[in-house]
Amino acid sequence: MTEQKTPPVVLVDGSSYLFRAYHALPPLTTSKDHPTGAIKGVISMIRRLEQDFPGSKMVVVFDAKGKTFRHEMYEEYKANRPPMPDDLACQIQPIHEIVKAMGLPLLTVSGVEADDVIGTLANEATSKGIDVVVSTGDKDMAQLVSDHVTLINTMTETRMNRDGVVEKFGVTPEQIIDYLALVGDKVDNIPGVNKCGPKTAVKWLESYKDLDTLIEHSGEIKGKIGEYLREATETLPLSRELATIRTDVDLDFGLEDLELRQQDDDKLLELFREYELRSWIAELENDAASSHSDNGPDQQKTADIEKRYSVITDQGELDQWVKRLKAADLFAFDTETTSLRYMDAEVVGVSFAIEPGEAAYVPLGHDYMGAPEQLDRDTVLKQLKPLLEDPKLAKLGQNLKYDKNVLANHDINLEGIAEDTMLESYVLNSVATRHDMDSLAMQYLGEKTITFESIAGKGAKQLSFNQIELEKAGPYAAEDADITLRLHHALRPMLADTGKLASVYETIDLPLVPVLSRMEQRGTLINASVLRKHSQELAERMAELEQEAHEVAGETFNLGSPKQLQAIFYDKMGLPVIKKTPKGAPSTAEPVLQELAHDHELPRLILEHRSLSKLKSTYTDTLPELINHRTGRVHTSYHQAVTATGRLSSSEPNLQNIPIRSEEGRRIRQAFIAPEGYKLVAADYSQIELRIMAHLSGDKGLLTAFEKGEDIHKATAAEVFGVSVDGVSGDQRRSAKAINFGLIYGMSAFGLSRQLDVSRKVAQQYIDRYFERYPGVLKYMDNIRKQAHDDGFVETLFGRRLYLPEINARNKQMQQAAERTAINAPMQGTAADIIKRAMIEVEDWLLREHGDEARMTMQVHDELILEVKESALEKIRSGLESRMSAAAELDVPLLVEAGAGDNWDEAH
DNA sequence: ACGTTACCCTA
DNA sequence: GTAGGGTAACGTA
Repeated sequence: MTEQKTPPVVLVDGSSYLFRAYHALPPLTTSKDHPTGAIKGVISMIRRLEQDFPGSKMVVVFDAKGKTFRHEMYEEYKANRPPMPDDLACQIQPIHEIVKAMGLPLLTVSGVEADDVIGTLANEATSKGIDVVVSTGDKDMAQLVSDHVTLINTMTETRMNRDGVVEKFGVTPEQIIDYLALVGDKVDNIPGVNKCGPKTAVKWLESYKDLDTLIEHSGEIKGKIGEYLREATETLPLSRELATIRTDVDLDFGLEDLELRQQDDDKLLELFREYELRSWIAELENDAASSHSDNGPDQQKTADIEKRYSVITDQGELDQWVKRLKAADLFAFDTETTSLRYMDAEVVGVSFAIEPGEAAYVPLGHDYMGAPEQLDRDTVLKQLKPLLEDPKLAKLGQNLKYDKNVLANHDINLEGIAEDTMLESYVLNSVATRHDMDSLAMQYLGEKTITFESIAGKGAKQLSFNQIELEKAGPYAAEDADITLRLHHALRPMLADTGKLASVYETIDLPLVPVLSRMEQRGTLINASVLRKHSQELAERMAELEQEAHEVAGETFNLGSPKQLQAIFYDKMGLPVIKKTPKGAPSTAEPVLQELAHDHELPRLILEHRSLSKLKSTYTDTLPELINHRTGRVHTSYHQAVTATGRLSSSEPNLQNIPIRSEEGRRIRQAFIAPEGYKLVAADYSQIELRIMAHLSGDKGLLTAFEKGEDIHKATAAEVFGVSVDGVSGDQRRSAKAINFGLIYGMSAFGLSRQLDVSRKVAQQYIDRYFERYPGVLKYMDNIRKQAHDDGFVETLFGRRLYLPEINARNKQMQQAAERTAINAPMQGTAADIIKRAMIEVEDWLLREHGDEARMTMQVHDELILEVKESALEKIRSGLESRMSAAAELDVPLLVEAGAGDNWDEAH
C-alpha cells in the first residue's frame, strides 16, 4: 500500500505556449477577423492540464512587458528577437481574461521572466515538501528538474523527470545551465562557444563535470574547437548567468496566497462567445444544463464529455443500432481491418457514432486465443450492406476512401460519403498539421486519443487488429467513431466560416473520394516479364561498370556509397570540390559528377552506374513485386491530404514519378500496358500552369499568345530577345522556356543564371526584359506577394487556401522561400483543382455512358490515363479532351492533348 | 530496428 | 527557383 500523496502544484509557463501555439496552429480568426489561434492553443493546453492533474493547485505565469534584469546584465540580450507580431500581441489580453475567468491565479511579474517566477515558486514548493510539475515548451527549464520537480510539455505530450533529462540531453539537470552556456542561444543572443553544439557540450561535461573545471582544463582541448573554447572563456560566465533561471526572486506573495477560485461560467461564456470558441461554448452550455442533477462534491469539473462506448456482440443490440443509423441525418463510421494495405485488408469490426460521446464497436473477426464469441461477420455485413450502399444515408468518416476500398473486398459499395474529417482538416489548413485522427483530436478537441501503437505495439511485433483483445479494441474502435463525429462538429463550422473553403471541400475534394477509390481498386496493368528482363540487363551492365570503376580507381568500393566516393574523389584523387552537401561534405551529386566527367573517366562510370541502379532498384525490381496476386495488377494509393498545394500524391508504388526523360527510363513506361482489346489513352493539359498564370494575371500579351495557339516558349523568346517569332533560335527558345518555368517557381536571377549557365547580370536582364514585355505578370507577382504578406495565405482560383506561416519570418531566407511558394501555389494549386474537377466529371461521364468501354486508371498531376476499348477509341478520346478542357472557364483556352497506344510510352 | 542523409525520379 | 516519393547507405539503438 502506498501513502496518499498531496497532488503536485502545477506551474504553467504560459509565455512559452503562447509562441508555440501561435506558430503551430492555423491562423484562425473570428468572423470579425480577430485572431484566435493562440488563444485556442494556450487555453486548450491549460484545460488539458486541469484534466490531467485533478485537485492540483495550478498557477499560470506569463512574461510581463518591458525589460528584465537580464537586459541590465547584458545589453544584447534577446537583441535578435523581432517585436511580437500584432496578431499575436492582441491575443494576450483575451488569454489573460479567460485564465482569470477559469479561476486560475495569473502571474506577470515585471523585471523578471516567467521562467524566474516559476523557478522561485518551484523552489518554495519543494522546500515545503510539495512536488511540482512545470508545464512548459521550453527546454531551458530542464535545469529545474529534480526528484521533486518534473517537466511536462502539454503540446507534445512528453513528461521529463531526472532520468528523462539525462536521456534527452545527455547531462544531469544540475549540468543543464553549463550545457546551455556552452551551446549558447541564437534567439536569446546568448553567445556560448563558437561551433559548440549539443554533442560537444555533452562530451565536455562528461569529462569535466562542470563549466569551471572545463575552463580550468581548457588547455587540454585540442583542435580548432579548443581554440574556440579558450576564446570564449571570458564570456562564458556571463552566458551561464543569462542561462540560469532564478529561484530566489523577491515576490511579494507566496504559494499559499495563490488560491484557485470558482470558475466564472458567465464571464467565461461571454469570452468564448466573443472569440467564437464554439466547442467550449457548447460544453459550457451542456454543463449548465446538467449541473442540477450533479449534486456531488465540488470536484474537478467535467471538461470531458461523458463517454458511453459499447461493444456489441448481441444481435438484438445491433438491430437497435441499425435502426438508429437508418434514422440519423448523419452517422460516423469506421472499419477496423487486418491490414493497412487496402487490397489485402479484411474487415475485423465496424464502429458507429451518432451523438457525441456515444459510440459502438461491433467486433466481427477477432480471432486470438480465447476471443469471445462475436456476431458472424458475413451475416452482419450482409445486414449492413443496404445501409452502407444507400447514397441517401449520409456517412461521415476519417479518410473514408480507405473504408470504401476495404468494404469493396466484401462486395460492399460504400455510397453516401457525405463528410470526411481528414479532408475537412486538409482544406482548412493544408500545411500546419498532420491530418491523422490522433493529431486532429489533439489539435481541435484538445483530447489525447488511444493510439494504435499503444494497443498493438510497434515494429515487427505489431499485432494486427484481429489479434487485439476486445477489452482494448473496443474502446479504441469506438473512440475512433466518436472522435470523428466530434471533430466534424468542430471542423465543419470553421469551413463554413472561411471564404470559399466549404465549396472547395464540397465540390472538389469530397466528390473525388469515390473516384480515387475506384481508380485505386482498378489498378493498372504491368508487363512483369518485360521488367524482369530489363532488370537482368541492367544488372549485367552495372556489373561491367562496377568492374571498370574498380580498375580505374585501383581499389574495390561500393559505387553506391556517397561517402566512399567522396574518399576516392576528394581525398585520394584530389579532385576539386565544386559543391558541398548541406552538412558540409563535398557533394557527389549528379551535376558535380557531370562537371568532373569532362576530365576524368571515373565520374562518368559512376554516373551511368547510378542512373541504372536507380532505375533498377526503384522501378524494374520493385514494380513486379507490387503486382497483386488476386487482380494481377498494380494498385497505388493516392493521398488526398498530403501536399501543401492541393495536388495528389501517390505511393506504393508512386506512379507519379515513372521515368520519361531518358531512353532507358522510357522502357519502364513501355511496361505499363493495356489489357487485351484495349489501348491506353493518355491525355495531358498543355502548359496548364502558364495558362493559369495568363488567366490570373490578365496579361494581354500572354493571353493573346495562348489565344493564337502560339508556341509559348517561342513567343516569349521573340519578346525577350526582340526578334520575330520565326527568327527565334533554338538557344533562345531554350532560354525562354527556362524563364517561363522560372516564373512558375518564383524565379530569382540567381536561380535562372544557374539554370541557363549565364551570369546573374544577364539573367536579371532577361527577367527585366520579360517583365517589360509582360507587365501584367509583374503586377500579378507583386500583388500576390503583397497579399501573402498581408493575409498570411494565398488562394487558388477556386478558393483553396495555402497558409504561409513563414511569410513574415525574421529570417530573410525563410521569408523569400515563402514568397516563392506564394507565387507558385496559386498556379500549381489551381492546376490541381482543375484536374480534380475534370476527374470527377470524366468519371461520372464514363460510368454513366461508357461503363464497359473505358475506365480511368491513373493521374499524374496534369495527365489522366485511361484504358479504352479499341472500338471506342476515337469517341472516348474526343469526349475526354472536351471534358478536360471544360473543367474550368479561363480567359485562355485549356488545351488538352490525348494520345493512344499499347503502352504508356506510346500513348504519351 | 529505426531515423537521417544524400541522391534522383516525376510534374 | 515549386510540389512530391523511394532507395541505399550509414549511424545509432
